[in-house]
Amino acid sequence: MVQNPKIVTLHPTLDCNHCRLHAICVAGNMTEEETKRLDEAIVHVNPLAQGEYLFHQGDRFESLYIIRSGSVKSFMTDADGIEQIVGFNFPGDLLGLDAIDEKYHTTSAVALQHSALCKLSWDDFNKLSQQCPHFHAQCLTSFSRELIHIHDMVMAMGQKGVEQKLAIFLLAISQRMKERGFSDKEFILSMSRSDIANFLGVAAETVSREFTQLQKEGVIQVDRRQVKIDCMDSLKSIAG
Amino acid sequence: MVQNPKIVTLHPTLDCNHCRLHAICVAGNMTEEETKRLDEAIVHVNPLAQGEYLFHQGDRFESLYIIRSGSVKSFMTDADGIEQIVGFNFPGDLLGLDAIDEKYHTTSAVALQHSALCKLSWDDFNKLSQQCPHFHAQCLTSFSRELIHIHDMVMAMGQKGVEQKLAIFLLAISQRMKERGFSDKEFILSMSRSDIANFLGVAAETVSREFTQLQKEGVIQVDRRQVKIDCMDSLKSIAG
DNA sequence: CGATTTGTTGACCGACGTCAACTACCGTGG
DNA sequence: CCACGGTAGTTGACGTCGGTCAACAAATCG
Repeated sequence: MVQNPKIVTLHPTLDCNHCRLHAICVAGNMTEEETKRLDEAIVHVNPLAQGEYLFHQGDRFESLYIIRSGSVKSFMTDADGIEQIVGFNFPGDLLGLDAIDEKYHTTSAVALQHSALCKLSWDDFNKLSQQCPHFHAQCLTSFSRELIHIHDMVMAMGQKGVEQKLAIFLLAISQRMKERGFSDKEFILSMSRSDIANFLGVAAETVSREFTQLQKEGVIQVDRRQVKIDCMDSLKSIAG
Repeated sequence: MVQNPKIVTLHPTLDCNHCRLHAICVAGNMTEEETKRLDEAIVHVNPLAQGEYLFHQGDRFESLYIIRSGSVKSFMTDADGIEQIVGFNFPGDLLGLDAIDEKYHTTSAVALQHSALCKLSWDDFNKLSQQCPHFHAQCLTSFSRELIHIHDMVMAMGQKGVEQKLAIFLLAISQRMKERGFSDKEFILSMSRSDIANFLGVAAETVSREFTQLQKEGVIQVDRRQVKIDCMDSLKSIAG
C-alpha cells in the first residue's frame, strides 16, 4: 500500500531531537531538557499495517498518540452504525484528544497505510505539560489547530457545493503535504474515494464525477489516487 | 430580548466559589487556593447587549472568555463573506480557544441576548494552568468537550436528513439546558430560525417546515422560539 | 399606527443521491 | 505466467430531497 515511498513515507528516527517532524510536532519548540523528558515518556509502538486500528470508539482512554509516518483516518459511528470520518491525520498530528473529557475514545482511528506511531500516556502527558511550559504551549496550539481544521470542514460541509468541497479538500491535503516538506502540487491520496465522500458528506459517485470534472476543466490531473494540481489558482478560486 | 428570565438568565455572582456554574465551568473541581487565584485573574467585563460582539474574526488574541449568563453564537466568515455558525455557547462555556494557534481569532462571537462574561487574559490563563493542576485539567476537558460537540455536528451535517438534523439540534440544546439546571423539556431558543438553518447547513424555510412537521407528528410544540418537547423518546428515535 | 424583521407556507426546479452496469486494477493461487 | 475473483473507481439514467423564489402572516419596534 505504500504507493510511493518518496512522497509518503517519513523515515522514523529514534529521538525527538533528530526527528524530522520537529517543526510540526508537539515536540517542536522545546528546550533540550524538555525534549529529553519527552523522549523518556514517548513509547514507539509497533507500526500499524493498513486497516489496523490505533484505538476503537469506546476504548478506555489511556494514551495520546503522535503519528510518526503514514496516515490515519478518525471516524465516529452512531447508534445506527453510520460512520462519519471527522479527520485525516498525518505525521506530527496528535491523536486521541477527543477522549480527554469522557475518559473513553469517542472516535476510532485506523491506519490508511503502514504507519509508525509514538505513544504518550495520559499520566506522562499531564506531568509533562505541568513541568514543561513549552510542551504545554505546543499542546494547546495543537488542540487549537484541530479546532480550526474542523471549523473549516464545517464551513465546507454547510455552505459549499460539491465542486467547492472537493477543491477545499484537495487544497487542505496539498497544504499539509507542503508543511511536511513534500510537493504541494503532486501527491498520492492515502484514502479511498468513499472515504473522501464520507468525509465531505456526499456520495462516492459524486466525488468521482467531480474529480473528472476538475480534470476536464484542466485544473488537476487524476489517476486513481495520484493527484497532480496543474493550476493552483483555479483550484483556489473554485474553493472560494 | 430576555424572553423568559426564569429559564434563560443566571444571576451573576461575584466570585467563582459562589458562582452557580461551578459544576460546569472551567472553574469547577478546583481547590480553594486555586479558585482564589482564578478569581484574582478573572475580569468581569461589561455585559453585552444582544447583537454586540465579544470579538471579531481577525482580532488579535488577548483573552479567553467564559460565559456567565446569556448565550453567544460563534461563526466564521470565508473570503466570499459567507458565514457558517460553528457553535452556540451557553453559561460555563469557554470561548476563544480557536485563537490559540494563530494568535488571532479565527471566528467571531456575538451575543444572542444580553450576556455577562468573565475575561481571562492569555497570560493569566497560562500562569494558572502551570500553577493549578486542576485548572489545567479542567481546561483540557473543556477543550475536549468542544471537539466532541463539533464532531457530533459534523456527523449530523454529513450523514443525516433535515428532520434528523433538527432533532439532534433540539436534543443538544435540551441537554445543555439540563446540565445548567433548567428544564430539558421546555425552553426558549435564543437563536433565530436562520441561525439554526445556517448552523445545520440547510435553508431557513426548510427549518421552518421541519419544525411544523415535528409538531404535526406530536413530538414537540413550537411557538416561534418557545419549544416544548412532548415526547423525548420519539425525538431521540428520530435523531437516530 | 405603519415599518421592519422574523417566521410560515406553497410551487417549482435543480443538484445530488441511488441504482445499476461496466471497467481497471490487485492479490492469490494454479 | 496467466486465470480468476474481489475491490475500487467511473459513468449513465432516473428520482427525490431540499433549495429558491414569492406571497403572506405575525410579531416587534420606532
